[in-house]
Amino acid sequence: MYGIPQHRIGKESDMQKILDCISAEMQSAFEKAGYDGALGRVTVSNRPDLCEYQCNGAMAGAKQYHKAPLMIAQDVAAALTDSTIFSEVSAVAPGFLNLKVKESFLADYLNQMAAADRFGMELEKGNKKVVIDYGGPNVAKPLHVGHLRSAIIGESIKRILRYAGDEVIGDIHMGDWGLQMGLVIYELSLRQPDLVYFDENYTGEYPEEAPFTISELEEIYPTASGKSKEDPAYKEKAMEATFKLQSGVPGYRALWQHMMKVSVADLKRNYDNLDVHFDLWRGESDVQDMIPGMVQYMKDGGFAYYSDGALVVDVKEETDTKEVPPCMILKSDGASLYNTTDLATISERMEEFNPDQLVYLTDKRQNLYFEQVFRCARKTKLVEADTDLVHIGFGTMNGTDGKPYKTRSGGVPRLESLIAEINEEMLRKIKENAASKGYDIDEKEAEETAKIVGLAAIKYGDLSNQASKDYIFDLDRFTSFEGDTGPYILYTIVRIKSILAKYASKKTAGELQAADLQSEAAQAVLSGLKVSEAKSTGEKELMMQVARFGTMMEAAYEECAPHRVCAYIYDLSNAFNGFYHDTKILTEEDDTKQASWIALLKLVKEILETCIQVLGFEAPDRM
RNA sequence: GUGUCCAUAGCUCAGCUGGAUAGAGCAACGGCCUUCUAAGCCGUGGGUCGGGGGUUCGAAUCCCUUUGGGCACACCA
Repeated sequence: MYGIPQHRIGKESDMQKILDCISAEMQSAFEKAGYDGALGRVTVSNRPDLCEYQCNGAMAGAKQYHKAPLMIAQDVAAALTDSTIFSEVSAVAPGFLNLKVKESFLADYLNQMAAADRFGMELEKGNKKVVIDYGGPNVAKPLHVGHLRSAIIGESIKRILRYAGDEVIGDIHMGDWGLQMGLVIYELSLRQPDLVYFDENYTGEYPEEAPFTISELEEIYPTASGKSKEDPAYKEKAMEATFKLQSGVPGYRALWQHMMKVSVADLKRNYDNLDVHFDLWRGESDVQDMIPGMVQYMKDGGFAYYSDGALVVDVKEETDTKEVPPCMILKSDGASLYNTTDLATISERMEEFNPDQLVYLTDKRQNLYFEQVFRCARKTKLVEADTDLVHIGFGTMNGTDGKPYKTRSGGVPRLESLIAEINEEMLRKIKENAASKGYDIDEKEAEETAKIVGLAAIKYGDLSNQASKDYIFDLDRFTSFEGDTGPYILYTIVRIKSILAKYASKKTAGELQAADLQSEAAQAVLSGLKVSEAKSTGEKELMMQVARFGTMMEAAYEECAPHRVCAYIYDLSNAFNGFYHDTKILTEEDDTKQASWIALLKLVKEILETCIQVLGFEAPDRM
């Protein structure tokens, strides 16, 4: 679904990550020389001027064998003289093993990658069932920039898990219950008291059509919220409306249904624009019926007790070095709260999906809160030990002044206006660029491209930072798209597409555009070509970056770290652009050489596209 | 007060889990477009990795300490 393949569990790939291939070779050399094979772990070189890969095991083993590290390194190097993988092995002081791989090995590896499912990424790690909870918008309130990170990061993590083979269920988990709904209903009763929903004696069918539009709804809520803060009597009334809604008064329930319908339609439109999609559109309201039973269970089980009138569960642990307040289940007025709903939701998810992992994405300020809830869920046996509970807390999105992002007038910026602003700037740049190069670009295509590039700019700008850190949202920087940006990545892909299309055109004597690359005619030309040995350092560097894909994706998966994918495609793009610059591919007269380059480019393109897919954006055909 | 996260170039950020000379981008400066898209490529300058101590053959990375900051600490979500 959503273009991300759900890979079958248990389908094994027989390919190893390149570092594992190399390490295996190194390990057997260590053993052959009489040392512990575990020392033979190989990493990518941090001194590309000296070598391509390196092994530091000789230094680590020096103490164990009471031997100078350099001597160990020399012993190991001697055992590698007839290696089929290494073209160069040198032992240098104080005990580094500097390695270069054979061009033939690299070429073989890339050809295997190209033929393998998911470029040979190992599968056995990903076979979990995961429920991921991200989004968290409130009904009747417009999305604002605060929702952006949750949506972007959550979507990407969901896609990374899926790519690795996990079965992932994404839930938007809306705030659709509680005082906010009562506020809107009460305000509406003041404005339109004659609506049938407020007639307690009404017994007929309620109208199909909602008595408000989304923009009216979005205006009503802040008004009502403002009034309730200033006027205790107003708040009292709103709480009464909330209570009536929760006790199932028909007119109120009908109004709530209207709000949901209108709001969800609008949310869906907004999230679609971000290319963010949820499998479940559930919310707090969905588990309200479960709460009484759960509360009773917690009381009966001896977990919950009353403290200052509120029902709580102690979640302190012996090993704590900090104070962990109890987890509150019911307020002293007997009402449920966020905790109650979240625990009931956990319970529901366990019953319905029995997942191996529950992942929550929220602002990191909720760290302690989730620790309490998780502990409570475990203590009360809502969740057994074989299910992981994970909270991923992300940092705040700040403005260029380092303070939480605000509009120029000081308000909370709406997501829609932010996106519109970026798209506008992109459109301007695209037209400017097309004009300067003499391209014909029609208005509609330009607008489409602007949307695609704009979204990539926003998403890459966000995801390239570590999620847990606060980050500065600098609109000027993101739209300038020079250097390490989403548009740079897209530009690289566009370049490759263009070359592939021209190559295919020449071979078929046709007129193929980048948009036609998936066509049978193009595929017939482009498929089945083999990568051959690198003839230049630039080409080899590019090939080594390609080979790194599996190692990178596995790390991104294990750490739920989209920024690793960003860092990788930036490196890969740099390597490609370097190669591109000093290799004239289309004018190359040696057909074999040219075909090999085309095969390499195709692989680079597929990997880049896979990566941006996982990040949650796509590339246009031209820009 | 307790806890927690953070501090790396003027600015924004990486740093592959302890390795060699700490890297990118922006900004500044200098080159490269009749040739596959110059949104690109190549080069120059810029650092006490907040301070101090320790562990280690080896520390931005691990431990302690100190300074400065962010955030959280039960009836909001």
